[in-house]
Amino acid sequence: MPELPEVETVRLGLDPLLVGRKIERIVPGNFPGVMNGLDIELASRMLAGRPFTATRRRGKYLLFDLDESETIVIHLRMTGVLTLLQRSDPPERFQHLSIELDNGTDLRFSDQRKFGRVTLASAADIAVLMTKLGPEPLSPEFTGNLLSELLARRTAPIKAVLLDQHTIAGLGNIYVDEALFHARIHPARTANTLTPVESELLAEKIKQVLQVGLDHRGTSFSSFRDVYGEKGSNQDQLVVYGRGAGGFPCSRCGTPLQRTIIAGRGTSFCPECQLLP
DNA sequence: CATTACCTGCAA
DNA sequence: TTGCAGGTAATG
Repeated sequence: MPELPEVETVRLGLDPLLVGRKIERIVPGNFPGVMNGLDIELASRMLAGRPFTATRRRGKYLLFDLDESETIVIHLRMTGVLTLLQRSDPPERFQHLSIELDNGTDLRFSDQRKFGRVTLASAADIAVLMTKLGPEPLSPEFTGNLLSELLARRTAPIKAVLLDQHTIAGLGNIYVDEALFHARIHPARTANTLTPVESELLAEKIKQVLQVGLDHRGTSFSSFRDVYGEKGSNQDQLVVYGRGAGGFPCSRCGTPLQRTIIAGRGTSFCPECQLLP
C-alpha cells in the first residue's frame, strides 16, 4: 500500500531518470479509464515533445512537472506501480499506460486493481490540490503544537483523523497503526482528548515511523515495488501492522495483539500498551 | 460523522 | 465460495 515513504521512494528513483527528458508519445494499455476519461491519443498529442522539468510529491500524490506550468499527477492508490523500462521490454502484466521518452526508455504505469490514476493538471489545479491536503508530516512545520491544533475539534477516533488526508497528508493504514503503537495511544481514542504531551509524542512518532520507512525504501507487504522493481525492506521494521489477527505477542509487553475495525480499516494494537483513558 | 463503492488476487 | 486487503470519492 503506497503511503508517503513508498511514494517518496518512487519519486526519488524517478527524478534523475525523468528530469530533462522529453515525452515522445503516450501509449494506452487495456484500461483507458486510467487518465480519468481523458482521451489518451489527445493527451499524447498535447504532451509530445515536452520536457519534464521537476518532480514533486505532495502527500501520496506524485507531481511530474512539464514545461508551460503543466503537471502530470499520479496517484498509485492501492496497487499502482511505476517502472522505467526500455522501449523493447514487453508490457507489464497490468500495464495501463506507457509514457515513451526521448532516450528509448518508457515510464510504465501498471495497476492490478485499476484504482490508480494518471491525470493532467494546470498550475491552478495543483494549487487547489495543495490547499485541500493537510500539512506534510515530515516538514518542520509539523510539530506537536500543530498536531494538537489539528485534533482540537475532532471527535472521531484518532486513527480516523490521522488517515484523513485533509488533516495530514501522506499517512495510510500501515504507518498510522505503527505510530499509534509507538506513542502508546489507543487507535479508538477520541482525537480531541489527546493531551498536549500525547500530541507531542504522537507527532514525534509519526515522523519517526515515516523516516524509518523512507530509510528502508518503503514497505513491500504486498505489491509495492520501486522504480527498478525492487521491494523495500520496511516490512521488517513493523511491529503491529497486520499482527493483531494472529494474536502475535506485543513486542513491548508480550500481551497478544488485537485486531478491530476502525474507520473501516483493519486495525492492530496492543490492548495493554495502548490503553483507552 | 460513518459507511459504501470502486477493483481483483489471494487466503481461508 | 466467500471475504478481506485499503486510498479516496461519493453517499447517507
